[in-house]
Amino acid sequence: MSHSYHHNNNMMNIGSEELPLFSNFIGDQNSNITPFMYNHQNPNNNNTYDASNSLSFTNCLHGDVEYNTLSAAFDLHHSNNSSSDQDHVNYNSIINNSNNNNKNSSSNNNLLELAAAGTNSGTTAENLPISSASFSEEDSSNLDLNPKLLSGNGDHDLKSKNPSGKMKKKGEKKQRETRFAFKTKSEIDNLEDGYRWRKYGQKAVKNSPFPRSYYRCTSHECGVKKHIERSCEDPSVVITTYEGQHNHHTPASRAAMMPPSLVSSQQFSFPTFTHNYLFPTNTSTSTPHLSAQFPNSSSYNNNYNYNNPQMDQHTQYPHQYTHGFLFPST
DNA sequence: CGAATTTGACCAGCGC
DNA sequence: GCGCTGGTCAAATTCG
Repeated sequence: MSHSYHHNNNMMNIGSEELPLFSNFIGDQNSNITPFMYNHQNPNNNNTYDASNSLSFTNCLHGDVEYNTLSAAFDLHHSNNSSSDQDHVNYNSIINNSNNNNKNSSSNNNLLELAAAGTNSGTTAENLPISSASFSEEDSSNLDLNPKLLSGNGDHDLKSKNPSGKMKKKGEKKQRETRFAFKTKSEIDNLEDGYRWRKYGQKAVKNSPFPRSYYRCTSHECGVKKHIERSCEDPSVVITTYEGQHNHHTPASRAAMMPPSLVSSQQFSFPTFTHNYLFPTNTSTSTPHLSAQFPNSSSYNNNYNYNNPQMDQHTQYPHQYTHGFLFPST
């Protein structure tokens, strides 16, 4: 088993865990700044999605807030009508494809192939896009999208103790929740995502000079955890891994601002976090500064209809991005 | 002074 | 069984 920190076109190792890597960023990959601009539509057919630009985030504006949501690019069978639900990932297909791919790369509807297809310009560990995302599920056959299980009951993922104070008895294999990891170039380790977190541990990680910090959502009966570490390959890159699903809105009530298409679909819930990039004057040598702030209303041109996926792929929201990370709720 | 963080100890799981 | 590693606990410490 490899414990190294490496990634290739298809996989990203986070500690000892190898997660399928989904990355396809349209932008200058030689730049330190990777614009979060995604072509999520087949330019040859407005009604289908272009597999060659498979994954990534669908930008949408709702009110003052731009949401980037992992989008339908995962779903090659994406079809044709304008139902907003179809802008979103079929989570089951993600999981199944992800797992299948580890065993059989010949699938023509394969998530990792999609990811690879999206990086066919020769993405390597060196030029991997700065921001990327991955899912992990230990056993897709046991995948249960019951929101109660995904969101946790508050402590079911904590070590339960018997009357003697010892940990849970042996043989009860702990079920790990769905994980979602992404990388962000940031000077700040703990990126603002709208939720409140309490740090409960920090560990040195093998083959990395940087420790991993463990956080738990402070909301009552919310079992969501995340851990944060810096990439040993590029210390300016932060790797954040979420585990579980929030069973509540963000303290800032940002969920209330979700586009109705997301809310009504009930396919996913958040978290969402917002980055403010301050572009350096010389992008070839500077490291972009990433501050953790919520967007302000003046930062966006509120001219994008989130129900209309037809967005100019070259449109660049000025210096500010929001990532929405989507978890299944049904 | 309560909340949040730090940090050493402990435990589970896994490979050998 | 042993050693290694990731993950968590909880007392001590720091912070606001």
